Amino acid sequence: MFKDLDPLLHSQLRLAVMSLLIGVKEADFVFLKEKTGATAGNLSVQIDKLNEAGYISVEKTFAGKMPRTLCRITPQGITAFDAYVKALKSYLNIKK
Amino acid sequence: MFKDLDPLLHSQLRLAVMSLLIGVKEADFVFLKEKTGATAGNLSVQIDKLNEAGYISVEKTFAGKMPRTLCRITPQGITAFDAYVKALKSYLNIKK
DNA sequence: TTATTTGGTTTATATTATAAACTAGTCTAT
DNA sequence: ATAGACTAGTTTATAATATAAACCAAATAA
Repeated sequence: MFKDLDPLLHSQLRLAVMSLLIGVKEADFVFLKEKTGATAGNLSVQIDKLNEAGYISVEKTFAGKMPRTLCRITPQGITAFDAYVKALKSYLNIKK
Repeated sequence: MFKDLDPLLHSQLRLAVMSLLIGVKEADFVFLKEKTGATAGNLSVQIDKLNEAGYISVEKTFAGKMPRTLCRITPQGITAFDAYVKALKSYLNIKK
């Protein structure tokens, strides 16, 4: 009847991050912060969780002298996102 | 960019309850418990929250001698559910 | 009578989300 | 050069949440 919703994705901020990353090759911390409107602390924590789950990969680089945290969605993350969307539909009865 | 997700609806069980109620005139506790697979305790708590939010109405009756808790979605609940679905789409880029 | 089942509610716990506080380093102005 | 503000985050504390376990009262079965 109702499919389980992956708790890692069933979170406003993490879902927003995944949603952004799915449409783009990579995105840095600042970009994600601006687009989501999250606080830095919250974003940092949620990025960690997605990373630990293997849904995204995180690369710490420098842009000139300033630190830059680059995030990319992984194939596993894409699969999980797709499954989440599919599961959600069982709750929303979204037509096709 | 991303619309806020009503935290009252962004909960697996409460969303399932609303999803069930939106398609039906009324449903009782036992029905909701069976369809959602939730424990009675969890369901009881979540029904309370939806009720307190005005998203559903709860009527305690008797079926013969046995208690029966009837739930119905309210117009406010329907509005909230629709808004939630709309907001979600901003995260899922569901076509049409 | 004594279980057992039904239909719940209350309470305790573990997890989560979130912001506040903090760190490390850079840039700017004096 | 040094004080102050800013950038790009991380760590920690707190409040809210979800959830199951424990409980309760009444009905039914043995």
